[in-house]
Amino acid sequence: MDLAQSTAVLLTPAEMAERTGVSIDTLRYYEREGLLDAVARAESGHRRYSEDDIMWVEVLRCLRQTGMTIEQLRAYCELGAQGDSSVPERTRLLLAHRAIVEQQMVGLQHALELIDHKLDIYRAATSNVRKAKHT
Amino acid sequence: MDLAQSTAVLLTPAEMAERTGVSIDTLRYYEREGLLDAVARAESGHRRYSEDDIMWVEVLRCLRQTGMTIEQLRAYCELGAQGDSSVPERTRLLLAHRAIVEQQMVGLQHALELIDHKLDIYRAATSNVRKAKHT
DNA sequence: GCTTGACCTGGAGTGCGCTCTAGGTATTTT
DNA sequence: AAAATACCTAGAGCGCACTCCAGGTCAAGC
Repeated sequence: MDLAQSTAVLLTPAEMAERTGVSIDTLRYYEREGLLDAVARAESGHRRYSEDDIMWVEVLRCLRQTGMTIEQLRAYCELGAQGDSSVPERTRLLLAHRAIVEQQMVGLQHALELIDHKLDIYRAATSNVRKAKHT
Repeated sequence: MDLAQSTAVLLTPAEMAERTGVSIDTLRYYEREGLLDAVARAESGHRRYSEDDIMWVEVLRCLRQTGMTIEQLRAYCELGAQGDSSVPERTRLLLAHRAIVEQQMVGLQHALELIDHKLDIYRAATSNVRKAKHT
């Protein structure tokens, strides 16, 4: 089992970017900003991303895409670095963000309704044109 | 009835901002960028927004909030200015954007799932702590 | 041994969507 | 009549999240 661990997959920056959909530059940027623990290096000094890194970057990507700022993400990471004692606080943060995401869903619902309403109007306009053509 | 029209509500910039949730500066910016037809003016030269302006700004706001860029919005407005002949094209645009919004909803769903998954992990961690305390 | 290609660093640059500033005018309040 | 308030214009500035650049290292292939 430990043997299996020692052969764990490690991704090069290019592979990591491909895998997570986050660009190499952005990965480095996240690391610099403290959103990502110092990534392991090959002897060459090149980064080697672990399975854990992959999973964490997926979390980052998800939170970013739902509007969490780099600043907030950093705060969240710092809490993580403090260990389990910060779990309640991290829970609060995540719950707060969860509420925001739900609001976003409501917003999208409204947007869809408005778009569909507009589309209906266009359909009506088109059928008027059709009618006009036949008169 | 025409009488009723002549007494139609016209909003000052401040009222318009309040009503639509779009700042005065942004309203002017949209007008400059051609997203909003030249707004009516009082004798003083101050803007007076009509009911139609309100409705249109609500559309703009909705499309912006769902990620349509100013550039795309401008294209959409230009089509609108060309009259009914552009309805098919506007329909295409809106349908394309509708698909994007639906993708966003899927993305938000995934985000919610991931957040909930994390929250579950935190709950587990908390109960472990609780357990540990009692040993 | 030389080129190629992937990667390294620190720091500068970019694009977007606003947002603010300066200097001015018109109406209302004191 | 002075001051306050709301607005005007043109144009500059800003914050965010990247993204790119210059100059360099390293390992592998020809």
